[in-house]
Amino acid sequence: MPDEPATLVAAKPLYAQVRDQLTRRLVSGEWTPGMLIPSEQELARQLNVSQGTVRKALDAMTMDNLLVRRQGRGTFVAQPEDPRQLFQFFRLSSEKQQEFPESQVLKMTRVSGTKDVVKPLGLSAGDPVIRIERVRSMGGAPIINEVLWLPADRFAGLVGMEHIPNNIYKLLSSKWGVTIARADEQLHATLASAQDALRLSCPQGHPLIAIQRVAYDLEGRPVELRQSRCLTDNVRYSVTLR
Amino acid sequence: MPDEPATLVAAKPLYAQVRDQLTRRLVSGEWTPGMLIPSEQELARQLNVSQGTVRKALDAMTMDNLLVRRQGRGTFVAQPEDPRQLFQFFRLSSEKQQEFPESQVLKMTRVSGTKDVVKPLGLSAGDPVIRIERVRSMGGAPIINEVLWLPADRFAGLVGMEHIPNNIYKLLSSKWGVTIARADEQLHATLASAQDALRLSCPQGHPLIAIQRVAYDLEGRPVELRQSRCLTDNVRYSVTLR
DNA sequence: AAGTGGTCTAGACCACCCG
DNA sequence: GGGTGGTCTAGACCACTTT
Repeated sequence: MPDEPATLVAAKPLYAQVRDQLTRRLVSGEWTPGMLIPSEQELARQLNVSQGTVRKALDAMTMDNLLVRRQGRGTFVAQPEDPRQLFQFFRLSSEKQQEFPESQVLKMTRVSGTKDVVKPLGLSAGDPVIRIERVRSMGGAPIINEVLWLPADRFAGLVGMEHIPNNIYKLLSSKWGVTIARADEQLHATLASAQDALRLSCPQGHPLIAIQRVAYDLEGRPVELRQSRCLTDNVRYSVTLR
Repeated sequence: MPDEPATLVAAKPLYAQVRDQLTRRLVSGEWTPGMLIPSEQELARQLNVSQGTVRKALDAMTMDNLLVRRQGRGTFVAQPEDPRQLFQFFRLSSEKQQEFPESQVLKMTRVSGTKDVVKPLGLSAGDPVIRIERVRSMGGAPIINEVLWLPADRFAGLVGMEHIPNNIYKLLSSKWGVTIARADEQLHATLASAQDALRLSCPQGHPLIAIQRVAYDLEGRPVELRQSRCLTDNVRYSVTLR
């Protein structure tokens, strides 16, 4: 790896090049969730850099929740179903416990993307998108009424799947090798519509939190647009600011 | 610094000891916001460790937003009024711009802490707390109706101050040397009460986001309990999940 | 015992900022 | 030119896990 800087200008630091190189192994599917990756020494040999440089790259990827390091065992690719990962993007929890919700898909269609949808996904007007409507429940009670959009071209075969699991991101990872690395959320308060009331078993006009999310993959490309409407009577949206 | 492990057991890594040592300089007020701190070499000499170990400690503190490093210049203590810091704990923004709100204090009293208040603050029932009610505005329009509690013993002289600035955390830093390092927030949807309606110039029953925050200092001790009720008609609560 | 990541050190060179 | 942080290397030892 240590040859001349690729462009003469820009020239990222070596450890950043190593990080990007290794991230590419994740994107390409060469490294899959749960897998033990080569040791620092081995990677240093492969890439012809020092162990310290590999370490710095691996540490950065560990901080991004892409890898998990275990002293004495080795470095592993993070798994979406790992409890540490599971609630990275699901922020609703009750006082007592952290529980991942069950989902019931109501509709799944392939549609032509409208401007509202296409823009945050970085697509062009009219590009095909997959639209999914679902209700999510915790402890048997419905709490989220949501619709989400995915670029259809990236997820061939999704429309028409008989069973959509509760954790969509795990599905995207296992079936298309797409890892969600980051999500931007914007919240505001709103009132339950007639549809909300029906699906969430609450009165029309009941206060809800509306969440708009855009989720990004490892390369920073938008992967999903999601609009959720959440009953927060028995549950809180929790975040830690640092 | 590198003598025997302090307790024979536990024995934190050296860089963590250095980090804690340097953090103590912040807590004690030896280092104040904006100040240039000694160079890595100098700190390494002072603490009798290698420069690499100091660097690791400084990097960790930089990641925690306690320090700011500038190549060629040196390492500085972070300032609460720095734009990078300002919006760390203020998550409401409009589409166009990030703007820090103006505040108008309505009431400030010293009271005996009730159980609800005392528990999150780690105090005992009846301990004295400072209770502040205020309304915060963006672009001239009121958007937040909030009440906050601080342990009275830590902030002697606060009650009775004629002017409370918009940024309370900056005040805590400059006057009492207390740095807010982390805040946990829990959100839910609610409806505007008669008081909310009055203070926020909105109809009673209007949807609001209610936020409960507990803020912690550098040593992880709770410093503030805050309950905000926010009009989100023209503004969004924004977070990035990683 | 062997292999892994975690810590610590020492030294080199680079990029940046300032007087 | 001298000082600072940023990068990169090489080697040592420790702590942990598995064989």
